[in-house]
Amino acid sequence: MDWRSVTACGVGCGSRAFPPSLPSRHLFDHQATIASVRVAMSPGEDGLIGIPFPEHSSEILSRLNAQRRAGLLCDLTLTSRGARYPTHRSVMAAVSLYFRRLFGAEEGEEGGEGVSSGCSVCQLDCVAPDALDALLEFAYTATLTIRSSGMREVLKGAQLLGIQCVADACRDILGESGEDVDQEGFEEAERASRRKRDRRHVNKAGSPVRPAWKSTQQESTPPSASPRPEYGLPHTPGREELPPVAGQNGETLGAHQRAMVNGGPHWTQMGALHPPSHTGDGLSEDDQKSEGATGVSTPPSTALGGPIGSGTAGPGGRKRKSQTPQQCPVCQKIIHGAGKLPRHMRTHTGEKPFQCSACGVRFTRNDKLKIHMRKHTGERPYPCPDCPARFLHSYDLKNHLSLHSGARPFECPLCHKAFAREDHLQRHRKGYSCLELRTRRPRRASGLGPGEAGGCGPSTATGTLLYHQDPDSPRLPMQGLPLLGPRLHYHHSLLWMGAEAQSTRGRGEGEGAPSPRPAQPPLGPGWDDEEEEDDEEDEEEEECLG
DNA sequence: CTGGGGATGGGGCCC
DNA sequence: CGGGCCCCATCCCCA
Repeated sequence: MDWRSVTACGVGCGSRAFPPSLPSRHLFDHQATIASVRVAMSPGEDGLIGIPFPEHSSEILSRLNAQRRAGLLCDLTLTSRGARYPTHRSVMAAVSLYFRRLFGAEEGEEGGEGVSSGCSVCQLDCVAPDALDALLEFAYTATLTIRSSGMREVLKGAQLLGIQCVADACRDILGESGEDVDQEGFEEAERASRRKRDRRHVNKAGSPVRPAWKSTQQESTPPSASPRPEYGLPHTPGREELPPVAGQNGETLGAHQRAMVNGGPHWTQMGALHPPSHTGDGLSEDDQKSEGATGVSTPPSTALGGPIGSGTAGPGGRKRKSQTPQQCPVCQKIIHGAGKLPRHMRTHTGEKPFQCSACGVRFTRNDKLKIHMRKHTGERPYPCPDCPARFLHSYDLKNHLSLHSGARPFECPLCHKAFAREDHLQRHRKGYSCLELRTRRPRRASGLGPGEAGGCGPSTATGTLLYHQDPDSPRLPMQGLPLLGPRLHYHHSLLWMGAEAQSTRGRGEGEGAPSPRPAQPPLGPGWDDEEEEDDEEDEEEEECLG
């Protein structure tokens, strides 16, 4: 376990539906996690350990809701036309941009003004009581439960309070574009950056016609009792709503603009500051750009997490690709293949439903558990035909076979060191070793122009060097060497040291299997080769792409 | 720094 | 359409 899992859990904790019986499930998961940590930890290890608690945010929200219903710890009362709704200020600030600004909870704001300290009653007569109740339920349950007849009131309330995802969901249901009903014009800019994301939340694995949440919106069951689709995770405040949008859009609002009085927000004022987007589809230009940047062209009607694209592979096409791509509502990544989105979502939620019966280690995927079980059964289904080595994974065998063949098809374009594995080449290029090696080769000053000398210096460590090879010499060793002046001799020596290290490293190593590395790798030019052809390469031209 | 094993996540194919 | 199975790319860890 590493911090990646912790981060993923932190992102995704809010996505889980409220477990009806929190303790048992949670205890089970927790203990299993502890067990897996014990397995993963080596004795004496003092590293950071991340233990995911996928149910945590759901628990928190559930208990907050219980407190709200019991009137416990409520520090804010919302009123609408005589109806009173005790609630928690922090929750409302988390879910509503209006309250965030009202309480000065936006990032970068120095505390709240006025109401943040003393006001405990906020009169919202402009929001219908039923709508306000529904929005409160949403805030505490991440589920919006409303009647179709009340949809418009909820939409209005969501707009007024700056609960964007709810407003978008209502608009989708009503089949309206944002401009049609967004009379208040509140936070249009914010919506532009978030509409696509939030609407995708409410549409699970992809039905643009019938969003996942639609089944609940016509039922009158309490939100807490209505099952929420796992991936719809539409509006978990702790997940997408909580991060304030300050710093993105709407941050130009001054203190006086968010100094709402108890009589209700006057968002028309805000609308004047944030004129609605004029883009035809309701997406801001930035939004459109971002979509274009991701290569996803999603018209609004299909940008709901439903199928991305037509499913046809396009003209050049790979073969049949009927499995419609879907976009992850959390990371916006396009997931190809039917049924793959749930699998992907578990990377965010940290959910690992597949547990090893032998050691308790949990996995996000069944096929990974299956492979893991081979460790317990001793099964190594991928034997090397040339040696007794056997492997758990087919790709391990593939890597291993490259040892037998000596093939090193992955060559560094900078130093031309060849690797048997692509990831080793990548690692090599990411590190500094490549630059060092690159500077180790001496090069005559006569073969380089002034621009080459300057352009390929250490400052271009991450650059790519292109070389023109002699057509008669297909494997000319090519080095991109900056002019190093008096350091040439030093680096020349280093080169030979490196060559010796290359020729001696790895001998006698091996993980049980012989390591028949050839003295001269057939593909990658050995260092000796480079020395022999050193004169030839002086004729090469090189250019640095930076 | 490199080689190697293992883990993780995504995509393709198929049922 | 969901899921199983497999392959692949990439990353991490360790020697």
